[in-house]
Amino acid sequence: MANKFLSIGELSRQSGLSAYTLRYYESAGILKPVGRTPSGHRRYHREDVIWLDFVLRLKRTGMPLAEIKRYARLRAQGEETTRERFALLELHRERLAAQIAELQESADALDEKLQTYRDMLAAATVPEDR
Amino acid sequence: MANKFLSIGELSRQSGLSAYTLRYYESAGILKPVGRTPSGHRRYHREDVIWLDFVLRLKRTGMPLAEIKRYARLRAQGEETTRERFALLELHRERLAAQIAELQESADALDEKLQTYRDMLAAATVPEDR
DNA sequence: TCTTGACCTTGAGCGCACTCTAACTTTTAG
DNA sequence: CTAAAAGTTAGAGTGCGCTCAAGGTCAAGA
Repeated sequence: MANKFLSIGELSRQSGLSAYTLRYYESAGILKPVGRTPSGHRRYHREDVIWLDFVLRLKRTGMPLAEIKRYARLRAQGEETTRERFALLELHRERLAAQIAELQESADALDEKLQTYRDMLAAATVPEDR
Repeated sequence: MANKFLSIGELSRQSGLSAYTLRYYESAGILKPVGRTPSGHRRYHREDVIWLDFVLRLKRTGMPLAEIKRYARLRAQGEETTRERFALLELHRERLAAQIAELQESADALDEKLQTYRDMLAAATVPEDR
């Protein structure tokens, strides 16, 4: 138990991504070339899983794969890119704030519209008085 | 001034959508067949603009065109679909709330990560003590 | 040993939401 | 009157992010 490695099928189940997608991410440079068994089967290590979780977090916030890939490339280059990665994430954080604000505004507008629907329905379901 | 109609170019400028996209929305059933001049040029009326604004609001909140189209179809069918449209919007409102909550959670996680970057950079830029 | 299922690679295909091309007509400014 | 800008259509092309098909290899249980 608490296996050291995960096969692609296991990681697929754990992450919710298809095995296709995991291979695609690797080929796209988002996951670095992962360890292999002697026969060529992928073995994902704890660090790979942690990195994937972070990637999925960025994805959930709408960062395009191309930009995630850029971050991954910087990360692979090591410490001297720390400042650049920081700047990239900071920019994304700002976009995220803007996105949240816009969604909130739309949610408010939607609430108003829903209220007019409620009023309409209330009027329609009581066509006679009492 | 305060023209009664808009040409496709004018609406394009006003809405930020390309004329291509406006025609595409019409062909996709999102904008109902719009008025034409005798020679076939489109003329958008005030109601068309108002509806487009609402469509764009739904779009900004991540509603796929197929679902917007469903709403448009119901709307075209008239009053007896009011309840269904209301339900559709209410469901979307809930998804929107979930989306906002998830983004907020990711924003918080990102803030933590940014803080560790700040700590790292602070440590790295003062390698000697003073 | 056989079979079943998980895995491998390469490359094609797909769904969404546009975006553009080509060939043509209409409108507008000078 | 004419040139250029803006409009029309049908249909092809694009970019993103997967998703799958084909044709194999490998591992584990009956």
